[in-house]
Amino acid sequence: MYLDTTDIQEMRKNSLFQDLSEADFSYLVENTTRCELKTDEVFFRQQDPAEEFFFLLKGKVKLYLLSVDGTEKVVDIINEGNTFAEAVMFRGISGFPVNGEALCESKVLRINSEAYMSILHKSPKTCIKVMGCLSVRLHWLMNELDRLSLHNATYRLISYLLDNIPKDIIESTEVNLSIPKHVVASRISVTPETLSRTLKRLTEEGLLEVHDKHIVLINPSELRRLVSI
Amino acid sequence: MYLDTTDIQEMRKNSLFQDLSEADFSYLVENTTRCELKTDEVFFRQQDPAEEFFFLLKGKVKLYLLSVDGTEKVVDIINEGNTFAEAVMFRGISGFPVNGEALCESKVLRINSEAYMSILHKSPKTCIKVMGCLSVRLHWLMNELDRLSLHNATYRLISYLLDNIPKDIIESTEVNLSIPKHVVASRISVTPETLSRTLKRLTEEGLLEVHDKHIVLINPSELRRLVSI
DNA sequence: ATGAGTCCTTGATGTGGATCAATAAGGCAT
DNA sequence: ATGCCTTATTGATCCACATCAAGGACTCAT
Repeated sequence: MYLDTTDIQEMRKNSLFQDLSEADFSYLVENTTRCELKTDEVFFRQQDPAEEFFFLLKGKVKLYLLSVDGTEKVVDIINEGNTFAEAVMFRGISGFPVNGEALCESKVLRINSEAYMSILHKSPKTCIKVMGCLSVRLHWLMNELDRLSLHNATYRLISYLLDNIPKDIIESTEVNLSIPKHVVASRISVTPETLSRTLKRLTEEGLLEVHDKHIVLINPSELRRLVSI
Repeated sequence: MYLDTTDIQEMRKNSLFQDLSEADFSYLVENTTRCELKTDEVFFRQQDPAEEFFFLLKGKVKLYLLSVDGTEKVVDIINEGNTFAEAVMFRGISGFPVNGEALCESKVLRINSEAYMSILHKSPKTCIKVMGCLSVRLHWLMNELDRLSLHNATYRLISYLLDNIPKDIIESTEVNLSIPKHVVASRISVTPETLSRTLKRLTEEGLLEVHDKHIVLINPSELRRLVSI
Protein backbone atom coordinates (compact mmCIF):
# COMPACT_ATOMS: atom_id res chain seq x y z
CA MET A 1 0.00 0.00 0.00
CA TYR A 2 1.34 3.42 -0.90
CA LEU A 3 1.56 6.61 1.09
CA ASP A 4 -0.84 9.48 1.17
CA THR A 5 0.02 13.12 1.82
CA THR A 6 -0.44 13.09 5.57
CA ASP A 7 1.78 10.01 5.89
CA ILE A 8 4.48 11.82 4.00
CA GLN A 9 4.14 14.93 6.15
CA GLU A 10 4.42 12.90 9.33
CA MET A 11 7.48 11.12 8.05
CA ARG A 12 9.16 14.34 7.02
CA LYS A 13 9.02 15.59 10.62
CA ASN A 14 11.31 12.88 11.93
CA SER A 15 14.92 13.88 12.43
CA LEU A 16 16.17 11.13 10.13
CA PHE A 17 14.41 12.79 7.20
CA GLN A 18 14.29 16.49 8.06
CA ASP A 19 17.58 17.33 6.45
CA LEU A 20 17.02 15.51 3.19
CA SER A 21 16.72 17.49 -0.01
CA GLU A 22 13.33 17.48 -1.68
CA ALA A 23 14.63 15.17 -4.39
CA ASP A 24 16.19 12.68 -1.98
CA PHE A 25 13.12 12.62 0.16
CA SER A 26 10.85 11.94 -2.80
CA TYR A 27 13.12 9.13 -3.86
CA LEU A 28 12.88 7.66 -0.40
CA VAL A 29 9.11 7.96 -0.40
CA GLU A 30 9.03 5.97 -3.63
CA ASN A 31 10.85 3.23 -1.80
CA THR A 32 8.50 3.22 1.14
CA THR A 33 5.25 1.37 1.65
CA ARG A 34 2.58 1.66 4.25
CA CYS A 35 1.31 -1.27 6.16
CA GLU A 36 -1.55 -1.67 8.62
CA LEU A 37 -1.13 -3.95 11.58
CA LYS A 38 -3.72 -5.67 13.68
CA THR A 39 -3.36 -5.93 17.44
CA ASP A 40 -0.74 -8.56 18.38
CA GLU A 41 0.41 -8.87 14.80
CA VAL A 42 4.08 -9.82 14.60
CA PHE A 43 5.54 -8.09 11.57
CA PHE A 44 9.17 -9.02 11.90
CA ARG A 45 11.06 -11.63 13.81
CA GLN A 46 14.55 -12.10 15.18
CA GLN A 47 16.86 -13.24 12.36
CA ASP A 48 14.51 -12.17 9.59
CA PRO A 49 16.47 -10.47 6.82
CA ALA A 50 16.33 -6.75 7.48
CA GLU A 51 15.93 -5.02 4.14
CA GLU A 52 13.92 -2.19 5.58
CA PHE A 53 13.46 -0.13 8.68
CA PHE A 54 10.30 1.37 10.08
CA PHE A 55 8.52 4.55 10.94
CA LEU A 56 5.55 4.30 13.27
CA LEU A 57 2.70 6.47 12.01
CA LYS A 58 0.08 5.34 14.45
CA GLY A 59 -0.31 2.93 17.30
CA LYS A 60 2.25 1.24 19.50
CA VAL A 61 4.87 -1.37 18.83
CA LYS A 62 6.87 -3.50 21.20
CA LEU A 63 10.33 -4.78 20.45
CA TYR A 64 11.19 -7.86 22.41
CA LEU A 65 13.59 -10.75 22.74
CA LEU A 66 12.60 -14.35 23.20
CA SER A 67 14.72 -16.77 25.12
CA VAL A 68 14.63 -20.46 24.36
CA ASP A 69 12.17 -21.28 27.15
CA GLY A 70 9.72 -18.78 25.71
CA THR A 71 10.02 -15.99 28.23
CA GLU A 72 10.02 -12.62 26.57
CA LYS A 73 11.80 -9.43 27.51
CA VAL A 74 10.40 -6.21 26.14
CA VAL A 75 13.42 -4.19 25.08
CA ASP A 76 11.58 -1.11 23.97
CA ILE A 77 8.14 0.29 23.33
CA ILE A 78 7.90 2.49 20.25
CA ASN A 79 5.54 5.43 20.12
CA GLU A 80 4.06 7.32 17.19
CA GLY A 81 6.45 9.48 15.21
CA ASN A 82 9.53 7.39 15.86
CA THR A 83 11.66 5.19 13.68
CA PHE A 84 12.92 1.83 14.79
CA ALA A 85 15.21 -0.96 13.60
CA GLU A 86 17.17 1.70 11.74
CA ALA A 87 20.40 0.74 13.47
CA VAL A 88 20.30 -2.69 11.87
CA MET A 89 21.08 -1.45 8.41
CA PHE A 90 24.51 -0.15 9.35
CA ARG A 91 25.77 -3.47 10.55
CA GLY A 92 27.35 -5.77 8.03
CA ILE A 93 25.12 -8.66 9.02
CA SER A 94 21.53 -8.59 7.99
CA GLY A 95 18.84 -9.91 10.30
CA PHE A 96 16.78 -8.20 12.98
CA PRO A 97 18.11 -8.57 16.51
CA VAL A 98 14.61 -8.39 18.04
CA ASN A 99 10.98 -9.20 17.31
CA GLY A 100 8.48 -6.49 16.43
CA GLU A 101 4.83 -6.75 17.35
CA ALA A 102 1.94 -4.28 17.28
CA LEU A 103 0.39 -3.67 20.71
CA CYS A 104 -2.75 -2.22 19.13
CA GLU A 105 -3.98 -1.41 15.65
CA SER A 106 -1.05 0.38 14.10
CA LYS A 107 0.25 1.87 10.90
CA VAL A 108 3.90 1.64 9.99
CA LEU A 109 5.91 2.80 7.03
CA ARG A 110 8.45 0.30 5.72
CA ILE A 111 11.40 2.20 4.36
CA ASN A 112 13.83 0.45 2.10
CA SER A 113 17.23 0.44 3.77
CA GLU A 114 19.25 0.46 0.59
CA ALA A 115 17.46 3.54 -0.67
CA TYR A 116 18.16 5.36 2.56
CA MET A 117 21.78 4.23 2.59
CA SER A 118 22.34 5.56 -0.91
CA ILE A 119 21.13 8.93 0.27
CA LEU A 120 23.40 8.86 3.31
CA HIS A 121 26.33 8.24 1.02
CA LYS A 122 25.67 11.64 -0.48
CA SER A 123 24.84 13.63 2.65
CA PRO A 124 27.29 13.86 5.53
CA LYS A 125 24.98 16.27 7.26
CA THR A 126 22.26 13.66 7.49
CA CYS A 127 24.84 11.09 8.51
CA ILE A 128 25.78 13.16 11.50
CA LYS A 129 22.17 13.59 12.48
CA VAL A 130 21.72 9.85 12.33
CA MET A 131 24.80 9.33 14.45
CA GLY A 132 23.24 11.65 16.96
CA CYS A 133 20.13 9.48 17.09
CA LEU A 134 22.20 6.35 17.44
CA SER A 135 24.28 7.68 20.26
CA VAL A 136 21.27 8.99 22.11
CA ARG A 137 19.88 5.45 22.01
CA LEU A 138 23.25 4.13 23.06
CA HIS A 139 23.29 6.27 26.14
CA TRP A 140 19.69 5.49 26.88
CA LEU A 141 20.52 1.79 26.81
CA MET A 142 23.50 2.33 29.06
CA ASN A 143 21.19 4.07 31.45
CA GLU A 144 18.79 1.14 31.29
CA LEU A 145 21.63 -1.24 32.04
CA ASP A 146 22.47 0.88 35.03
CA ARG A 147 18.88 0.93 36.26
CA LEU A 148 18.62 -2.81 35.95
CA SER A 149 21.79 -3.73 37.75
CA LEU A 150 21.98 -1.00 40.34
CA HIS A 151 18.36 -0.50 41.25
CA ASN A 152 15.32 -2.38 42.44
CA ALA A 153 11.82 -2.91 41.10
CA THR A 154 10.30 0.09 42.86
CA TYR A 155 12.96 2.37 41.46
CA ARG A 156 12.42 1.08 37.95
CA LEU A 157 8.66 1.45 38.17
CA ILE A 158 8.90 5.03 39.39
CA SER A 159 11.45 5.86 36.68
CA TYR A 160 9.16 4.40 34.09
CA LEU A 161 6.22 6.45 35.31
CA LEU A 162 8.26 9.65 35.52
CA ASP A 163 9.49 9.11 31.96
CA ASN A 164 5.88 9.56 30.91
CA ILE A 165 5.40 13.05 32.30
CA PRO A 166 7.23 16.31 31.55
CA LYS A 167 10.26 16.85 33.73
CA ASP A 168 9.10 20.11 35.24
CA ILE A 169 5.69 19.05 36.52
CA ILE A 170 5.39 19.25 40.28
CA GLU A 171 1.68 18.89 40.98
CA SER A 172 -0.41 15.76 40.90
CA THR A 173 -0.47 14.38 37.35
CA GLU A 174 -2.10 11.49 35.59
CA VAL A 175 -0.18 8.94 33.56
CA ASN A 176 -2.22 6.96 31.12
CA LEU A 177 -0.75 3.52 30.48
CA SER A 178 -1.74 2.86 26.92
CA ILE A 179 -0.41 -0.67 27.11
CA PRO A 180 -1.37 -3.70 29.21
CA LYS A 181 0.23 -3.84 32.64
CA HIS A 182 2.02 -7.08 31.90
CA VAL A 183 3.88 -5.37 29.05
CA VAL A 184 4.94 -2.61 31.40
CA ALA A 185 6.07 -5.33 33.79
CA SER A 186 8.26 -6.91 31.16
CA ARG A 187 9.61 -3.51 30.11
CA ILE A 188 10.86 -2.89 33.64
CA SER A 189 11.88 -6.52 34.06
CA VAL A 190 9.57 -7.70 36.79
CA THR A 191 6.69 -10.15 36.87
CA PRO A 192 3.11 -8.87 36.62
CA GLU A 193 2.62 -9.95 40.23
CA THR A 194 5.47 -7.81 41.46
CA LEU A 195 4.26 -4.85 39.43
CA SER A 196 0.82 -5.19 40.98
CA ARG A 197 2.20 -5.39 44.49
CA THR A 198 4.58 -2.48 43.97
CA LEU A 199 1.77 -0.30 42.67
CA LYS A 200 -0.26 -1.26 45.69
CA ARG A 201 2.51 -0.41 48.11
CA LEU A 202 3.13 2.98 46.53
CA THR A 203 -0.60 3.63 46.72
CA GLU A 204 -0.65 2.78 50.43
CA GLU A 205 2.23 5.16 50.89
CA GLY A 206 0.11 7.90 49.37
CA LEU A 207 2.32 8.41 46.34
CA LEU A 208 -0.02 7.04 43.68
CA GLU A 209 -3.62 6.40 42.86
CA VAL A 210 -4.36 3.56 40.51
CA HIS A 211 -7.56 3.44 38.47
CA ASP A 212 -7.00 0.67 35.98
CA LYS A 213 -4.75 2.14 33.35
CA HIS A 214 -4.95 5.64 34.76
CA ILE A 215 -2.30 6.22 37.35
CA VAL A 216 -2.23 9.46 39.28
CA LEU A 217 1.18 10.55 40.47
CA ILE A 218 0.10 12.42 43.57
CA ASN A 219 3.47 13.85 44.41
CA PRO A 220 5.89 13.89 41.46
CA SER A 221 8.58 15.78 43.37
CA GLU A 222 8.66 13.18 46.10
CA LEU A 223 8.83 10.43 43.47
CA ARG A 224 11.75 12.15 41.79
CA ARG A 225 13.48 12.42 45.13
CA LEU A 226 13.02 8.70 45.70
CA VAL A 227 14.76 7.73 42.47
CA SER A 228 17.53 10.25 42.78
CA ILE A 229 18.66 8.92 46.13
CA MET B 1 52.87 14.54 24.78
CA TYR B 2 52.87 13.95 21.05
CA LEU B 3 52.66 10.79 19.01
CA ASP B 4 55.49 8.72 17.63
CA THR B 5 55.38 6.62 14.46
CA THR B 6 54.20 3.39 16.04
CA ASP B 7 51.38 5.18 17.84
CA ILE B 8 50.24 6.57 14.51
CA GLN B 9 50.42 3.16 12.86
CA GLU B 10 48.34 1.56 15.59
CA MET B 11 45.77 4.27 15.38
CA ARG B 12 45.52 3.98 11.60
CA LYS B 13 44.48 0.30 11.92
CA ASN B 14 41.26 1.13 13.73
CA SER B 15 38.14 1.13 11.61
CA LEU B 16 37.29 4.71 12.53
CA PHE B 17 40.46 5.90 10.82
CA GLN B 18 41.15 3.35 8.09
CA ASP B 19 39.15 5.11 5.43
CA LEU B 20 40.49 8.59 6.00
CA SER B 21 42.55 10.24 3.30
CA GLU B 22 46.21 10.77 4.10
CA ALA B 23 45.60 14.51 4.50
CA ASP B 24 42.62 14.09 6.82
CA PHE B 25 44.43 11.55 8.91
CA SER B 26 47.46 13.79 9.33
CA TYR B 27 45.21 16.61 10.35
CA LEU B 28 43.64 14.37 12.97
CA VAL B 29 47.03 13.28 14.25
CA GLU B 30 47.93 16.92 14.77
CA ASN B 31 44.90 17.19 16.99
CA THR B 32 45.75 14.14 19.02
CA THR B 33 47.93 13.81 22.08
CA ARG B 34 49.27 10.82 23.90
CA CYS B 35 48.89 10.34 27.57
CA GLU B 36 50.26 7.75 29.98
CA LEU B 37 48.13 6.49 32.79
CA LYS B 38 49.08 4.91 36.06
CA THR B 39 47.14 2.01 37.50
CA ASP B 40 43.82 3.17 38.98
CA GLU B 41 44.22 6.61 37.45
CA VAL B 42 40.85 8.18 36.69
CA PHE B 43 41.26 10.21 33.52
CA PHE B 44 37.71 11.33 32.93
CA ARG B 45 34.60 11.51 35.04
CA GLN B 46 30.87 11.50 34.49
CA GLN B 47 29.73 15.00 33.49
CA ASP B 48 33.22 16.18 32.52
CA PRO B 49 33.05 18.15 29.28
CA ALA B 50 33.79 15.72 26.48
CA GLU B 51 35.96 17.54 23.98
CA GLU B 52 37.81 14.44 22.94
CA PHE B 53 37.46 10.73 22.54
CA PHE B 54 40.03 8.04 23.09
CA PHE B 55 42.02 5.30 21.49
CA LEU B 56 43.60 2.74 23.78
CA LEU B 57 47.14 2.00 22.67
CA LYS B 58 48.19 -0.15 25.57
CA GLY B 59 46.73 -1.45 28.80
CA LYS B 60 43.18 -1.81 29.97
CA VAL B 61 40.50 0.69 30.83
CA LYS B 62 37.25 0.29 32.66
CA LEU B 63 34.19 2.42 32.05
CA TYR B 64 31.86 2.55 34.99
CA LEU B 65 28.90 4.31 36.50
CA LEU B 66 28.70 5.47 40.08
CA SER B 67 25.43 5.64 41.93
CA VAL B 68 24.89 8.06 44.75
CA ASP B 69 25.69 5.52 47.47
CA GLY B 70 29.05 4.86 45.89
CA THR B 71 28.43 1.45 44.34
CA GLU B 72 29.98 1.16 40.95
CA LYS B 73 28.81 -0.76 37.91
CA VAL B 74 31.41 -1.57 35.29
CA VAL B 75 29.73 -0.92 31.98
CA ASP B 76 32.55 -2.00 29.74
CA ILE B 77 36.18 -3.02 29.75
CA ILE B 78 38.21 -1.61 26.88
CA ASN B 79 41.07 -3.52 25.36
CA GLU B 80 44.06 -2.40 23.29
CA GLY B 81 43.31 -1.20 19.78
CA ASN B 82 39.83 0.07 20.50
CA THR B 83 38.32 3.50 20.68
CA PHE B 84 35.90 4.57 23.36
CA ALA B 85 33.68 7.47 24.33
CA GLU B 86 33.40 8.25 20.63
CA ALA B 87 29.62 8.11 20.76
CA VAL B 88 29.50 11.08 23.08
CA MET B 89 30.54 13.56 20.42
CA PHE B 90 27.44 13.01 18.33
CA ARG B 91 25.04 13.96 21.04
CA GLY B 92 24.11 17.57 21.41
CA ILE B 93 24.95 17.63 25.09
CA SER B 94 28.57 17.53 26.10
CA GLY B 95 29.68 15.58 29.12
CA PHE B 96 30.79 11.99 29.53
CA PRO B 97 28.08 9.56 30.59
CA VAL B 98 30.56 7.30 32.42
CA ASN B 99 33.83 7.38 34.31
CA GLY B 100 37.07 6.13 32.76
CA GLU B 101 39.82 4.57 34.81
CA ALA B 102 42.99 2.67 33.91
CA LEU B 103 43.09 -0.86 35.29
CA CYS B 104 46.84 -1.08 34.78
CA GLU B 105 49.57 1.12 33.31
CA SER B 106 48.07 2.28 30.06
CA LYS B 107 48.63 4.55 27.11
CA VAL B 108 45.75 6.35 25.46
CA LEU B 109 45.49 8.78 22.59
CA ARG B 110 43.18 11.72 23.16
CA ILE B 111 41.63 12.68 19.88
CA ASN B 112 39.98 16.04 19.50
CA SER B 113 36.31 15.51 18.75
CA GLU B 114 35.86 18.67 16.75
CA ALA B 115 38.70 17.76 14.43
CA TYR B 116 37.20 14.36 13.79
CA MET B 117 33.74 15.80 13.28
CA SER B 118 35.01 18.24 10.68
CA ILE B 119 36.44 15.29 8.76
CA LEU B 120 33.18 13.38 9.01
CA HIS B 121 31.40 16.34 7.50
CA LYS B 122 33.43 15.75 4.37
CA SER B 123 33.40 11.96 4.21
CA PRO B 124 30.11 10.05 4.04
CA LYS B 125 32.02 6.81 3.65
CA THR B 126 33.63 7.26 7.03
CA CYS B 127 30.30 8.33 8.47
CA ILE B 128 28.79 5.05 7.47
CA LYS B 129 31.64 3.15 8.99
CA VAL B 130 31.11 5.02 12.22
CA MET B 131 27.42 4.27 12.14
CA GLY B 132 28.34 0.64 11.77
CA CYS B 133 30.47 0.83 14.92
CA LEU B 134 27.71 2.60 16.79
CA SER B 135 25.07 0.09 15.88
CA VAL B 136 27.30 -2.84 16.75
CA ARG B 137 27.67 -1.33 20.19
CA LEU B 138 23.94 -0.73 20.29
CA HIS B 139 23.21 -4.36 19.66
CA TRP B 140 25.85 -5.47 22.05
CA LEU B 141 24.23 -3.38 24.76
CA MET B 142 20.83 -4.78 23.91
CA ASN B 143 22.30 -8.20 24.30
CA GLU B 144 23.73 -7.25 27.67
CA LEU B 145 20.35 -5.99 28.76
CA ASP B 146 18.91 -9.31 27.75
CA ARG B 147 21.53 -11.27 29.65
CA LEU B 148 20.94 -9.23 32.76
CA SER B 149 17.20 -9.47 32.87
CA LEU B 150 16.63 -12.93 31.49
CA HIS B 151 19.53 -14.86 32.90
CA ASN B 152 21.24 -15.67 36.16
CA ALA B 153 24.72 -15.19 37.54
CA THR B 154 26.03 -18.56 36.33
CA TYR B 155 24.84 -17.85 32.82
CA ARG B 156 26.48 -14.44 32.82
CA LEU B 157 29.76 -15.78 34.14
CA ILE B 158 29.92 -18.52 31.51
CA SER B 159 29.02 -16.05 28.76
CA TYR B 160 31.75 -13.76 29.95
CA LEU B 161 34.31 -16.55 29.91
CA LEU B 162 33.22 -17.78 26.48
CA ASP B 163 33.50 -14.26 25.08
CA ASN B 164 37.21 -14.52 25.79
CA ILE B 165 37.89 -17.55 23.62
CA PRO B 166 37.39 -18.08 19.87
CA LYS B 167 33.94 -19.36 19.00
CA ASP B 168 35.13 -22.56 17.34
CA ILE B 169 37.32 -23.96 20.10
CA ILE B 170 36.06 -27.26 21.46
CA GLU B 171 38.92 -28.60 23.55
CA SER B 172 40.04 -27.51 26.97
CA THR B 173 41.26 -23.89 26.82
CA GLU B 174 42.71 -21.40 29.22
CA VAL B 175 41.26 -17.96 29.81
CA ASN B 176 43.57 -15.47 31.39
CA LEU B 177 41.72 -12.86 33.41
CA SER B 178 43.93 -9.83 33.07
CA ILE B 179 41.82 -7.91 35.53
CA PRO B 180 41.04 -8.38 39.24
CA LYS B 181 38.16 -10.74 39.98
CA HIS B 182 36.07 -8.05 41.62
CA VAL B 183 36.10 -6.07 38.38
CA VAL B 184 34.86 -9.12 36.52
CA ALA B 185 32.20 -9.44 39.19
CA SER B 186 30.99 -5.92 38.62
CA ARG B 187 31.11 -6.38 34.83
CA ILE B 188 28.68 -9.31 35.13
CA SER B 189 26.73 -7.56 37.88
CA VAL B 190 27.32 -9.82 40.85
CA THR B 191 29.22 -9.41 44.09
CA PRO B 192 32.74 -10.79 44.44
CA GLU B 193 31.37 -13.37 46.87
CA THR B 194 28.90 -14.69 44.36
CA LEU B 195 31.54 -14.82 41.65
CA SER B 196 33.80 -16.81 43.94
CA ARG B 197 31.05 -19.27 44.83
CA THR B 198 29.92 -19.67 41.24
CA LEU B 199 33.45 -20.41 40.10
CA LYS B 200 33.74 -22.95 42.88
CA ARG B 201 30.51 -24.68 41.92
CA LEU B 202 31.45 -24.88 38.26
CA THR B 203 34.79 -26.32 39.31
CA GLU B 204 33.08 -28.98 41.43
CA GLU B 205 30.95 -29.82 38.42
CA GLY B 206 34.12 -30.48 36.45
CA LEU B 207 33.59 -27.64 34.00
CA LEU B 208 36.40 -25.37 35.10
CA GLU B 209 39.73 -25.29 36.82
CA VAL B 210 40.69 -22.11 38.61
CA HIS B 211 44.31 -21.19 39.29
CA ASP B 212 44.19 -17.60 40.42
CA LYS B 213 43.67 -15.56 37.28
CA HIS B 214 44.12 -18.54 34.99
CA ILE B 215 40.86 -20.30 34.37
CA VAL B 216 40.79 -23.49 32.36
CA LEU B 217 37.57 -24.14 30.49
CA ILE B 218 37.66 -27.93 30.53
CA ASN B 219 34.71 -28.47 28.27
CA PRO B 220 33.83 -25.43 26.15
CA SER B 221 31.13 -27.27 24.18
CA GLU B 222 29.27 -28.20 27.34
CA LEU B 223 29.57 -24.62 28.59
CA ARG B 224 28.14 -23.33 25.31
CA ARG B 225 25.30 -25.79 25.64
CA LEU B 226 24.55 -24.51 29.14
CA VAL B 227 24.16 -20.91 28.03
CA SER B 228 22.20 -21.73 24.89
CA ILE B 229 19.49 -23.53 26.83
C1' DA C 1 -27.01 -15.97 30.30
C1' DT C 2 -23.40 -19.16 29.81
C1' DG C 3 -18.93 -20.36 29.27
C1' DA C 4 -14.32 -19.30 27.75
C1' DG C 5 -10.59 -16.25 27.51
C1' DT C 6 -7.94 -12.21 29.12
C1' DC C 7 -5.96 -9.48 32.58
C1' DC C 8 -5.20 -8.39 37.07
C1' DT C 9 -4.84 -9.12 42.01
C1' DT C 10 -3.72 -11.53 46.25
C1' DG C 11 -1.81 -15.05 49.24
C1' DA C 12 1.60 -18.77 50.37
C1' DT C 13 6.00 -20.50 49.63
C1' DG C 14 10.69 -20.91 47.63
C1' DT C 15 15.26 -19.27 46.28
C1' DG C 16 19.17 -16.75 44.17
C1' DG C 17 22.08 -13.76 45.38
C1' DA C 18 23.18 -9.73 48.58
C1' DT C 19 24.96 -8.60 52.93
C1' DC C 20 27.59 -9.15 57.06
C1' DA C 21 31.46 -11.07 59.19
C1' DA C 22 35.57 -13.71 59.81
C1' DT C 23 39.76 -15.63 57.97
C1' DA C 24 43.34 -16.55 54.79
C1' DA C 25 46.93 -15.36 51.49
C1' DG C 26 49.78 -12.58 48.94
C1' DG C 27 52.34 -8.13 48.00
C1' DC C 28 55.01 -4.25 49.79
C1' DA C 29 57.03 -0.81 52.70
C1' DT C 30 59.51 -0.23 56.83
C1' DA D 1 60.91 -10.25 60.21
C1' DT D 2 56.72 -7.16 61.24
C1' DG D 3 52.66 -4.89 60.31
C1' DC D 4 49.56 -3.16 56.80
C1' DC D 5 46.75 -3.32 52.86
C1' DT D 6 44.37 -5.39 49.18
C1' DT D 7 42.20 -9.44 47.16
C1' DA D 8 39.89 -13.66 47.64
C1' DT D 9 37.43 -17.27 50.00
C1' DT D 10 33.88 -19.24 53.06
C1' DG D 11 30.02 -19.46 56.26
C1' DA D 12 25.62 -17.56 58.23
C1' DT D 13 21.78 -14.88 57.60
C1' DC D 14 18.42 -12.08 55.20
C1' DC D 15 15.43 -10.22 51.73
C1' DA D 16 13.53 -8.90 47.26
C1' DC D 17 11.56 -11.00 43.97
C1' DA D 18 9.98 -15.19 41.41
C1' DT D 19 6.97 -18.94 41.34
C1' DC D 20 2.84 -21.43 42.19
C1' DA D 21 -1.95 -21.34 42.91
C1' DA D 22 -6.50 -19.47 43.31
C1' DG D 23 -10.04 -16.23 42.60
C1' DG D 24 -12.25 -11.88 40.79
C1' DA D 25 -13.50 -8.64 37.04
C1' DC D 26 -14.17 -7.88 32.48
C1' DT D 27 -15.00 -8.81 27.49
C1' DC D 28 -16.59 -11.44 23.80
C1' DA D 29 -18.63 -15.19 21.12
C1' DT D 30 -22.29 -18.39 21.11
